Amino acid sequence: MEYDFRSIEKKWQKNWIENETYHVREDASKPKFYVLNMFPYPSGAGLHVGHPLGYIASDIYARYKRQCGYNVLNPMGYDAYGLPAEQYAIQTGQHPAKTTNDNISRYRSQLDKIGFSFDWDREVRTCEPGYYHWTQWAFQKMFASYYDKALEKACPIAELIDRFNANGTEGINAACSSELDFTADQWKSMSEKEKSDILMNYRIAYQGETMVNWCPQLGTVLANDEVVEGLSVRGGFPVEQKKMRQWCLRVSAYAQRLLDGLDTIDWSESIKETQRNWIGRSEGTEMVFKVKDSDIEFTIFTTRADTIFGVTFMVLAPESELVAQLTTKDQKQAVAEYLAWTKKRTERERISDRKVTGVFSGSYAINPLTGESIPVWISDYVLAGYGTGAIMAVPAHDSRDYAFARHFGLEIRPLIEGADVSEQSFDAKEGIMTNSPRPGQGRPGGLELNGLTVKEAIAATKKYVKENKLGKVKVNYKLRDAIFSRQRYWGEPFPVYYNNGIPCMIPEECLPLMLPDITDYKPTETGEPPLGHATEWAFDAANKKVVSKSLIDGKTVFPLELNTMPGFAGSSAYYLRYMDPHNGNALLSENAANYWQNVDLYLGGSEHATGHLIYSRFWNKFLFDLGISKVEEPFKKLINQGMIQGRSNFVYRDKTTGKFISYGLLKDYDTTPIHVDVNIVSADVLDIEAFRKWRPEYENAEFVLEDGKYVCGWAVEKMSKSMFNVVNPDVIIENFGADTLRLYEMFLGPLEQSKPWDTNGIDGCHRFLKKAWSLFYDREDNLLVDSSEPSKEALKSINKLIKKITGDVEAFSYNTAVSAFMICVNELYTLKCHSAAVLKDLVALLSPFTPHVAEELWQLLGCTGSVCDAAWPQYNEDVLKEDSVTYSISFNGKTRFTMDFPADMAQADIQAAVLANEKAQSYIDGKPIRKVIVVPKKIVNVVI
RNA sequence: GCUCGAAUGGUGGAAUGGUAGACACGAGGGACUUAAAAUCCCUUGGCCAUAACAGGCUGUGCGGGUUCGAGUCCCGCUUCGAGCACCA
Repeated sequence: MEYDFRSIEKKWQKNWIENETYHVREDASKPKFYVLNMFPYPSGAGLHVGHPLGYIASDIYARYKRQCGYNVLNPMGYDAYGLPAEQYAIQTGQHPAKTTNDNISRYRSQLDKIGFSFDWDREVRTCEPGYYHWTQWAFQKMFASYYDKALEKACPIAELIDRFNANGTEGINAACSSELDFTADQWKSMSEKEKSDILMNYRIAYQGETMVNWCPQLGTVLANDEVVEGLSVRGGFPVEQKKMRQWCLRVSAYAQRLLDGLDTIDWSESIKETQRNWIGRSEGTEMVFKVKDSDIEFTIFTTRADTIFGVTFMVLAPESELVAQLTTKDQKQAVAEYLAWTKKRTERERISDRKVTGVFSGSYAINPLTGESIPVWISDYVLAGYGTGAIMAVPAHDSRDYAFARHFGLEIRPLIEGADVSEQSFDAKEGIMTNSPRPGQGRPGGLELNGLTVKEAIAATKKYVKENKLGKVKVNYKLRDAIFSRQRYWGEPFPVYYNNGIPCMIPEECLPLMLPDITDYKPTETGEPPLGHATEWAFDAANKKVVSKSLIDGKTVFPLELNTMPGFAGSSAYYLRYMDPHNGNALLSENAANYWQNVDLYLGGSEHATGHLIYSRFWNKFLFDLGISKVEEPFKKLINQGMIQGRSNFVYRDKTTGKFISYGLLKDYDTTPIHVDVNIVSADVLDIEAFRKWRPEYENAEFVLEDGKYVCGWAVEKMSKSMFNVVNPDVIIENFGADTLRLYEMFLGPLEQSKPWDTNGIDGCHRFLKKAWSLFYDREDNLLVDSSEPSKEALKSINKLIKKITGDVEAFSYNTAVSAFMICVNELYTLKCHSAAVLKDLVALLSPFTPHVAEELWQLLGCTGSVCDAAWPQYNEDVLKEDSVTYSISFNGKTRFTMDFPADMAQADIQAAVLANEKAQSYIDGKPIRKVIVVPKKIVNVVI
């Protein structure tokens, strides 16, 4: 009987649905294991062969764990809110819900063909009210919380209000936007609006007037991770800095915990490093500088307190509030011109064109240690958003300060022995300090840095600054709060209404606040987000329901928020919802949370390192503080599967004749390469007829061939429609079957490595399955399986395989596992082994990789139940033991001859036997022996 | 500029410091077949050598080092990829 993958796969996929094979329930009698993939955004283009890579890898592991006796949770869902659906709606007027649903159906049918062990009963979609109910709920909880820095956790904002009522801000140590100072009486006398504003300063979800990344083309603000080099990640449009009132999440409050948590999880070093970079912790000193002839003082942040004696100027960020205060009359004109100029520059220009620019403010600051007057400059190389927006410049030991000093002719004063600063600054934090001015020359004694190393000098200066109250030790983070509102339609609505400008949460029992239908998805004429078009978009607080905007009276009926939440809102806690997806009363039950805990294995692309993977960790830590999530880190182990790149093919058109020139003849012609659809190219040879039919303009194409063929060029590029290199898994499955696809995707190379897709190699994997099949049936349809005792060789082969596959699956080395299968099946084939005992183990091992054919073969072997519940085979160490081992006898690094010894022979005996050997003696030639090295099971090395 | 990671045949890729190139693709040769497909067998890093069997030399980006022994460890480069980048 032929290996008929089409009917086998169809049969078992149906069987799995009917028997609910992959449904999973909490089961206290079994240990749990939670496998998760980053859920996909269902794009209109459908799946290409790159998408399932991670799903296959995790499915193999999930099935393996199940066979090892674990209760495995392996869910799947859709990240369904997003910009493409909305842009499509703007163009066509189609409701995003419709296109999203269509795309999901297409994804689902494609996924179903691959044979995953997903529990589809637990599917979630971020755009469904039953799901975003809990996204909105979490937002409300964040609104109702503040971060207590002393307790290092989120606490109810009501507790903060109680403390304000009792003692004002005294003793408050909370994460906030700006440090406030008021008494209990002051607090009590404030208006509702004032109180609301004050509390916004502390809430974890807060509304703030902040600099945001505004993208005019997209008509929305973007989070920092959605902007790269001043351009939007989606669309590549310019992004400018703009001050806007926006919802934000106080992610920065969790900076230290996000950093510390990295040491407790099993993620790749590179992702952890990326996150450490993004969090950007730096320990330094804040120092207060007085302004000469003035009462004004200002604070700077530095990590190089030791260089305080090398400060020759100060620099303010142009946006700093100090600029106006410190600009003198004489400099007013120049400063105003400079500010106007910097304001015009976009972030992108600033980054790409690093001209040294700046202007003198006219004021001088006083060095707190030496009393020296230092000019204060203004320059856009200092960022308003980091530290205090003001720096002390030490041109000798900071390259940016150096460039500035050189440009404006300011003094450069080296402080480290042997540092040559004639060409460039000496930035390294090493060396011995020198050049400290002597006490008495305008400065008090107490701080002596000469002779200390840089590290010692930093510590000494910090101590001195602290003791003399010149400033304080401070930790700064680059991590910014996440901007949480988007001016879009297709996202979660905020469960917020406005009572006289005060944002209020709609009552919890009114959740979810459903996204209203609209017909126009563009912003309104007055610049409001698309939700401004909604008519039923007001909240009746008395009757607790959503009503028409026309009823707004400002007393009981209020306008609702028009912004929606960003993409990461719905994707930040979806792994928790999978644990209990149908729960209408809570995000998840205590029971489910306690059983499933967190994700044991998470697979996804590394492109989410500074987005989803930070937000999710933040979100989970917040829910952990609330007691909802039971573990502080959401994803115990993370594997980043590599991208599957496309392998594009090209044809080459002669620039003058318009003929298409075969690849090997290119050097004789002047040609333009043109992408050609890879589906009409086979092994780089073009199907000329198909090419002529491909596009009308090629109907009469003429070719210059080599050996009668047209050979195409190729290149590895991103897999995308525009490159005509997209390979659809449906086509592969139709031709070779899902099991072959699964095997081949794993065989392509190491999981974490990016690699190009090349359909040509798939034959090998398909042949392997046919060969495995032929162990069960011959060509005349006779079932070959017998109950004979397996031969010693066959036993050894299968035991070797069990050991190898177990190790490889644990290590996610699937490509070598597939190779091992091929070797074993070849051996069994050569040995003509049809013993049911051996084949049973083979099928059980194959099951995670090729579940359909494994089920079929399992049945042929007369086994009952699904193979996915077959116990994972254990290998027998005794079978693997060799009787004798062949050693290479080697002198002076060269192998001379071989000898066989019993496997359990002691090393010393082997040495003695080798030395007693005549042949060996002849090599040594009676010379004294320096060393005899026995490498276990391999080599005896004799050194003379 | 800083921080990681990588470099092995025509291709994808294997190798706990121990016979480099497993496995697969591609290529070449052969068997079966009227023929093709399918299947099976052999060869396949390079160079030299032989009637043939043997055999020899060389070889993991480059240059050094440690070691009886290095693709693997150490030092110094080159190239490519990823992340961060006026973060004081």
